[in-house]
Amino acid sequence: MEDVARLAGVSSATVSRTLRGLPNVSDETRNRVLQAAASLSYVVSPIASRLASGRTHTVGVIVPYAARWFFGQIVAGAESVLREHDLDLLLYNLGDAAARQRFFGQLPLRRRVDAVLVVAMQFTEAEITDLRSLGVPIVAVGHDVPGAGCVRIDDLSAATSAIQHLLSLGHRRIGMISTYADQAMFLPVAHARRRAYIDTLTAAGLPVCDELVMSVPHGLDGGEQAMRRLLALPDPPTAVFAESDELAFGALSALRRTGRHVSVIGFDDHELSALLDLTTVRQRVFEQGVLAAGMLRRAMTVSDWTPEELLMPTTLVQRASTWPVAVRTAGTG
Amino acid sequence: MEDVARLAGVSSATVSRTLRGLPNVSDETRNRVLQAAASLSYVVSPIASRLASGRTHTVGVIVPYAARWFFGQIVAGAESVLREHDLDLLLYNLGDAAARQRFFGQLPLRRRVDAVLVVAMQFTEAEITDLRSLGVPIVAVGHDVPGAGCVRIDDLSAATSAIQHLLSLGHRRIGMISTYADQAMFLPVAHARRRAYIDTLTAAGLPVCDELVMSVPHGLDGGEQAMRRLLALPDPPTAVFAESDELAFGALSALRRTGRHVSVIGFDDHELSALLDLTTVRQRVFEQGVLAAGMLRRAMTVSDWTPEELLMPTTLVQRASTWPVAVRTAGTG
DNA sequence: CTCTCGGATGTAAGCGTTTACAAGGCGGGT
DNA sequence: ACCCGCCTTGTAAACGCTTACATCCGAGAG
Repeated sequence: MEDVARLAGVSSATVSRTLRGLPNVSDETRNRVLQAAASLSYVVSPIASRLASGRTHTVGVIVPYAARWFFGQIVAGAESVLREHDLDLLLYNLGDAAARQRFFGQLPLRRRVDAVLVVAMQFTEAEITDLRSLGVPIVAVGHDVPGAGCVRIDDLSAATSAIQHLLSLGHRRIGMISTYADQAMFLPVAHARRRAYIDTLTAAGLPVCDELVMSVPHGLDGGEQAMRRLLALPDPPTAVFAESDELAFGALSALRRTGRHVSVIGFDDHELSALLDLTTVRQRVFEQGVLAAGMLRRAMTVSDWTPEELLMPTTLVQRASTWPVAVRTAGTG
Repeated sequence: MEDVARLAGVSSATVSRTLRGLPNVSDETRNRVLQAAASLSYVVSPIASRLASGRTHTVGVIVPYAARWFFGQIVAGAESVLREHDLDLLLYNLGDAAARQRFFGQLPLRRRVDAVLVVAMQFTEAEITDLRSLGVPIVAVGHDVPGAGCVRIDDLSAATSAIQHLLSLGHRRIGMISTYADQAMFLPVAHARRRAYIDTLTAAGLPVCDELVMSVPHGLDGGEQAMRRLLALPDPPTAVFAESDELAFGALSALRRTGRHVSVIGFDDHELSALLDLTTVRQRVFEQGVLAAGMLRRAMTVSDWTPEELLMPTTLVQRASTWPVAVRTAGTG
């Protein structure tokens, strides 16, 4: 930077001001500096700049399962807008209890980020306190975190619409495939969707049978397993609501391999759902990442930012994996 | 840090040495410092540390399409080992030409990373020169970059084994679904796999018909489109080799919707391939990310590191999407 | 013509570490 | 006893920026 200043015949302070686009530099000086910088192919050292300014220019992103489709989409969405504004994205994958414990034990985000994005993770009170102690704005995607901004869908009503779709097709014995409620890893969305299942059935005057609710690990295998167990029941369901499309895929696979017919509705509208003709509840995942990053940016720039809440719409996408109860049950029952 | 030093009754230099685990600190002093640090819940500022040491503790990761399964796996694999060693991962998604141009225009990695990981991207000479000018070690995943380390499979022989599988089933009219060879975005693997297709057919004494090679954009839609066009040929192929499983999924979808029967073999063993009963060539993608990160670490620590090359094995996974030529062609032909 | 005020620029003190170098203490070899 | 060398610790100078503050200059107001 000294070199640039010398070449342009100004002080390093002016170079700094110019390069950051501050307004109080005369046009003539600005041009001289920019030329000098270009001819030396100089770029500011982000590290030094961060140390001096106290801004890290970095946002921490905390996800439970980085490799899953949903989280990949969110991260990609957030990355696209953060990158555009020259903000770094620091990814923390807290998949297992060990990683989580380490994370909250040493809180590696301290002095490292200007904001935090948490994606669909349920935290304990203590963990939230820890996060708050970072002293930076927090935005959550997928669920609410007290005191944080939030971009999400209305899980309750979206899941309700899924169940109602099945009800409207005449189904009365409806199963659910849900993720295993591991205390440490418990995803808030799982809770909301199960809640919707129970409440909607109850509201429709139907009994909620425990044996129809399968709790399995997330993923294709989990879905397959769950559906097999449902099929093995003395009185199997005629329709099943899966907490996510990936679980539904597994369920479809079980159906195909066993030759049985059960309506299946998923949740998310995974990129492969159209391929498998899965009826599902669509949410725009990538876009939620984009919006969350935008909110983070606002939180970092506006001095008196207060948590915002953004509710994204969902739509029921009807495909061939659900049908009126009479059609096939007659054939298979 | 001053505070810790004062509390422990030592100088800040000693605190620094202790906290970084340098050997030349007496046990007694070490304990005193650690206690002081803990009681003040002090953590070093990574930024200041980076400025002073000149090490960024960061690796840049460059991918063409962050949201795709393959790249997600690589990144997740790399992240897991980098995180373990407290290295930050800076992701650059160079999906479109604009992003790419901007990237090489300003080279935002300058003074920012200690190493670079590039994933399955074809660079021009000029771009490679630019990357080299960063002065840090480079490791490539998925293909070779001159002067860089490399973790990959043998694309040529893996793809050859796919074609040979089809040949061994008696297929003689074999199509290929390949990604569109956009100059700016050209993936090196696409080239190798097409090469294998051509060479293997030729070696088997079969003609290579241009109309049997479909070039489409990557993804489900591309695969579907390609298969539809192949089916529309006067003399359609009895088997098709898809450059990736995602393309194969699209192809399967086209077959299902049209009710036609063509053997399909994919490449990668995507997590959903088992579900769709897709025969494919399996490579361990996540693991390649892990190994590449390991290599990067070595490159950053060892002073006289020279590029290593790691070749990963692949296996043909036979499922229900390929069958002997006689079986179904008789029925549909 | 002087006073004031605002905009452009320079000066220099940080920002919080690391690290080269110096200094001090202590044991062992002679 | 003395010197040498090793090990531990302290001192202070970077690292490469940002920014509060001071300075200077010119224009418009009175």
